[in-house]
Amino acid sequence: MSTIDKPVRGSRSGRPIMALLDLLGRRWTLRVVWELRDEPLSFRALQAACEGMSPSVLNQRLAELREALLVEAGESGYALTPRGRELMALFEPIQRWAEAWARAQRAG
Amino acid sequence: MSTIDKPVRGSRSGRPIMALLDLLGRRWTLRVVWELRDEPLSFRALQAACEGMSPSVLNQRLAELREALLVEAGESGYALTPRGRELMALFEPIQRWAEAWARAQRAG
DNA sequence: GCATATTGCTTCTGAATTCGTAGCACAAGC
DNA sequence: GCTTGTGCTACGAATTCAGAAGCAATATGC
Repeated sequence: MSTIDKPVRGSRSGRPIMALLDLLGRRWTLRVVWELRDEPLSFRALQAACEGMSPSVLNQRLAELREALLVEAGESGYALTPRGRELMALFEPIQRWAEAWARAQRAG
Repeated sequence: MSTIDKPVRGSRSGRPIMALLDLLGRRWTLRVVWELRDEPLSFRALQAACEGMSPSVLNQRLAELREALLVEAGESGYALTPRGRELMALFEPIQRWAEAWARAQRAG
């Protein structure tokens, strides 16, 4: 049976952001996309980059991300699609924000 | 026992973005923050906005988000902190991106 | 040919997380 | 008193994830 047999949660609200938040709001999904931001990675390299994420979940996430047209499988492994790269570019400000956020957290 | 008894996954990598991705990469977390973007919401209003999300998980997420200094509880319910509002502001481009993404998905 | 290694991926079992319902304690209104 | 609404908790069931093992396919060396 397919791992993708139901529509993305919230997709029927008609608000694309809901579908996106739901897709990215699954364990490891954001991390997987993040690790692919610079270069394509093989299945096992991706698994190692995610510090031992189990292959079953990785395979499931890759299937979801390919269906979402954010990741594609090519000769050199898995890579972001142009659309996926667009999305990651939008995360750069968030990365910078996270630095300041971490400092505030340590300050308590 | 506390619902928050272990450090955020990936936090020991020293890269704040990992801790953030891990925090937001839990079911409903991004959605909860999103629903609070405009106005404070009461516990039950928030639960309704998330289409019947179970109160146990909502309570857990609120605890995590409060610990992360992104959400605070006040007179008028739960609201984003200034820091949380900063983060949501960074999501506006992502929302616009999601519109185009949804169109591409429907096109197959 | 044959062994070895590496790859993508599957399968399995037990643990962790999440769900959904019910319900508690409290406050306000009547 | 009784009802209504609130934030929140308890608990069993369902889902998801983790971790280890292993399989088929391909490549490499001898």
